[in-house]
Amino acid sequence: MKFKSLERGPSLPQEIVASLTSALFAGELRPGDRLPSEQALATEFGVARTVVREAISQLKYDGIVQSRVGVGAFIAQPQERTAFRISPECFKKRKELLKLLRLRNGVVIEVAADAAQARSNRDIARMEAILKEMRDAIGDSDHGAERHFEAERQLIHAIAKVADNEHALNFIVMIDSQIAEKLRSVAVKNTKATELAAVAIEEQARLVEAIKRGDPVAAREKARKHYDNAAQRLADRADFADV
Amino acid sequence: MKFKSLERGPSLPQEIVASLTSALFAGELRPGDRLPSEQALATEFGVARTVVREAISQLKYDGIVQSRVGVGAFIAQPQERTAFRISPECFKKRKELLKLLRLRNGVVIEVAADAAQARSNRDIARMEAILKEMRDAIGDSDHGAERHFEAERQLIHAIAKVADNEHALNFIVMIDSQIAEKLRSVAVKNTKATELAAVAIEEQARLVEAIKRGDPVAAREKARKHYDNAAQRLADRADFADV
DNA sequence: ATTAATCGGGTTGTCAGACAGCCTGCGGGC
DNA sequence: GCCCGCAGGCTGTCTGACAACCCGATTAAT
Repeated sequence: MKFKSLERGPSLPQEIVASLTSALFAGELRPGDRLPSEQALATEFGVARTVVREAISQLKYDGIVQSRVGVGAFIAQPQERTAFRISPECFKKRKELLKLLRLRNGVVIEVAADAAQARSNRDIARMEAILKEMRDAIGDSDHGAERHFEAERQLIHAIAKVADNEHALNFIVMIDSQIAEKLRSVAVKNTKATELAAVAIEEQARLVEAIKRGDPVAAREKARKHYDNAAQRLADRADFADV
Repeated sequence: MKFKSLERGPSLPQEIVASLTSALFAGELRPGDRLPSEQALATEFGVARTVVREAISQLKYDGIVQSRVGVGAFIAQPQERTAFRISPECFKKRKELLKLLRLRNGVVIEVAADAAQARSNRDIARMEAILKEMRDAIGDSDHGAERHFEAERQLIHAIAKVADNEHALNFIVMIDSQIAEKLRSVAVKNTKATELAAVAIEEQARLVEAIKRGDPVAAREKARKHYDNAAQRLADRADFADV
């Protein structure tokens, strides 16, 4: 077997992980296959065995490989993975990003419904404060768009907190922060168009209102309306092109 | 700082990861804090530095800690995590499991809507075959419940495949296989009640029908109806108690 | 006295070698 | 033909070492 040689980048183990996972993705390594021994990999990559071990330990951590003492390391079945992780390249492609957005939206929508049943007065106050921040941001010609963008993220997080589902919150925070990393510039340009920002705020205000009323069905509907629209608005932008 | 001592369990590095993450969860380690040096951790845990390094490399892999050469390793901010992972303990608690189920359902519901727009004749055939397997399973008094359970999982996976969102598929497969691990026995008992199984099959048949019609709104509605009901049926079981 | 250069200790990242415990596969004895 | 034992290879762990790096303190220069 042959792996992409590595070029002293950020971290040796990380390079090896990348090399192995890409070999896996390319189908060169298939579930059930045995990896070369650590020694063999070490010499092939030109590194010490400790480095290879560190790389393999990460793959084990994700359930991508399983190792047996005295035998070797094996590629696990796909359904045995124990972590959900998105490779940084996914965020570079427009199509992938929109898919991730849909994934996130699905969770956010359900969480909004839960929030409508678990809300307290303090929760509502918090969300209304975020809405106010959005409205204030419109007037701020300098950093208004950035403030709006941040406020939108905070609203999502606030809703997830209200829903009292820490797994959903963790998931949303993780996926959202990574999306935000790549999307900030485009999204900021988007909200710079004041009429779009006003529409978005109005949508979110209705969502908060539904949560306030304790109406999960309406919360779900309003959440879907806003977050799907937001994704659509992003998708429609010509400058949000494939990279 | 004091960490839980470890007792030669499954894997030394894994124990250390568990010890560190539990310290993090308990609030003893907070974002921005510096970890003890690898040497210090090694002596404290009574292991070699390589073992500690392997543990820390896993935490780095998840974005939970970041290390700087010549300085040390630091707990990262929560929003810097790059992996979504559920600790095995979560699946032991009834409440946690239901939350995870809601998380999964949110994704499945959105994915069903996408599937309704992307379906092909072959996809429909596949899903109808799975439905047939469910109906056949009712007659099988020996392994019928197990067959039904597996078929339900396959239907979810099939829908995710149709929707052409590999991230959602990965997510669902991961969370579902872990839920299934803990839930199989209860779910199997559930579907043993034939009238419940018949209801569930009917619900899923309507979902498939909506996908076949290419009606995303209906698909969403039917999906929510079935999967929320399924979660409710599980929650209602008295023997699905806290462990 | 203030600033600049230097030095030393501590830390991570990597390397090399070693050994225990385990497993597989082969060959020899029955 | 079947079973036992052994050798070799593998993973898991340990030990010691060194380079590169960072920080703080001490020292030197202005």
